[in-house]
Amino acid sequence: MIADWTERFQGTAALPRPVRDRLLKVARTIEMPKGEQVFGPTNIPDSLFFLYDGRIRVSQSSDTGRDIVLYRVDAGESCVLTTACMLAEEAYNAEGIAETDITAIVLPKLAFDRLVAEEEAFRKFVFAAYSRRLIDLLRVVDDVAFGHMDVRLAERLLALSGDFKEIAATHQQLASELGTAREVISRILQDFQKREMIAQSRGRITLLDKPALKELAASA
Amino acid sequence: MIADWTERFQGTAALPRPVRDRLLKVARTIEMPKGEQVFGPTNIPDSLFFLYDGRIRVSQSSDTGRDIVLYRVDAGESCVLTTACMLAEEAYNAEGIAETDITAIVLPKLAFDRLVAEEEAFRKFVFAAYSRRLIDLLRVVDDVAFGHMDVRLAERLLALSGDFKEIAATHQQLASELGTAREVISRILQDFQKREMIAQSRGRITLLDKPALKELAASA
DNA sequence: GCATGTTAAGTGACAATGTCACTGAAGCAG
DNA sequence: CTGCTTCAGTGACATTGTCACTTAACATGC
Repeated sequence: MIADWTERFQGTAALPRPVRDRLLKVARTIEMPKGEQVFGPTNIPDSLFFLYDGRIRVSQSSDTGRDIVLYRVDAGESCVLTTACMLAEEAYNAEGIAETDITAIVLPKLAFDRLVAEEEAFRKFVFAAYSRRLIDLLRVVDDVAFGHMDVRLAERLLALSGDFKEIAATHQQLASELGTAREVISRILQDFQKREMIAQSRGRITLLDKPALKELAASA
Repeated sequence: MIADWTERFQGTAALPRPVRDRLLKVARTIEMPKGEQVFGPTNIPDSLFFLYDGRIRVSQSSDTGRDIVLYRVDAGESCVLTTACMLAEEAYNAEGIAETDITAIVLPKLAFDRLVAEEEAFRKFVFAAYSRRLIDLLRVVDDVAFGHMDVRLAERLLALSGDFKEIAATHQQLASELGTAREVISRILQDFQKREMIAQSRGRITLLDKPALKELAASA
């Protein structure tokens, strides 16, 4: 059923069949329900994660109760932050939450070391994963340090809506995406509503004018 | 003269002698004067950098003219951002500036690949470098998203002063460290001055009361 | 139905930070 | 000494963050 899982790992660098076969021999899979903490400051895994199915939200929390989403790990991607923390042995306060039910491949550290040593394709995959996250974080820094909240919110609304017009999210959840306070989101959404770009009801937002939102988001 | 350069690369994972010897065979060194751009959006190197001597400041710029320092590369460290960008082929707008005259080891990509494949110690070194930068960036995100400017400034003043009491820096330079505007720095420094924690003159700041600054910085 | 509790959202006041358009001050070069 | 140039100070205002609330929407049990 999961015999072809490595075929999913092609996002940044595809893994050829022989490498996949080797992976299958040493890996085992785990499943976690939606909402579960995959890793966190008090829950540092000693193995490496490769996400087969589902999505993980990686976020950072402040001690004043605010959150910010750093990036999301999608099916076919690796979660290098755990790797990083294993290696660096430094404190960090990011956590990964299963945003859906997830299935992950767990690779013990020793097996990981061997694969990295012996399989060029695997090595490339891992380096690409690291690189991608570094660049994701650069983007977050840029947004937080220099971006305007209305623009960032418009971007996020569009991203969350996908091809649909409706989003099921509370103001608090949106605030936690962007690392700001609920009141700030409320204010901006009211402004969007006044300008007839969205409609709101409890826990739900309808994007009435995506082009206008896109124009706003483009003025980053 | 530089035959022992690899001995410097021990910050996160030491390189044993045989690995160092191999490195020396394939690497060449370059020097750059203080102020030079080591890499940037329009200046993506096709080799890997290991800093032998000096210091590089890696910062990100906004299109509105503000800057923020992401981290510094010290002697003995690798600059993985260039690696990341080579691999990810994504746009980014970070740049590295030589903060002092620098001497760097340049490793062609092919030689890098071979070393990573064949030398476990080198691999560990590279992974540790990646991990360290990821964690550095987590810290930056945390600071920018949740930190207070007076606390961040106090931290930076202490870090920049080292064991001395004097700092040679303009308000603009400090603003560019922290990703804020000069006026904000001026305001906060005036406050510090009023509280007799510092004294100021054109382009120079004297830390009069380091304990008080440390206490402020600790309330992060 | 209705009462009640819980969570989501709105509000106003204020503090902190960012932006703008300036003014004044310090050092430098002639 | 006289102008440049860079650095720092200032006040007004916009945006964002924080606090202490109020009001509204839904859920549950009766």
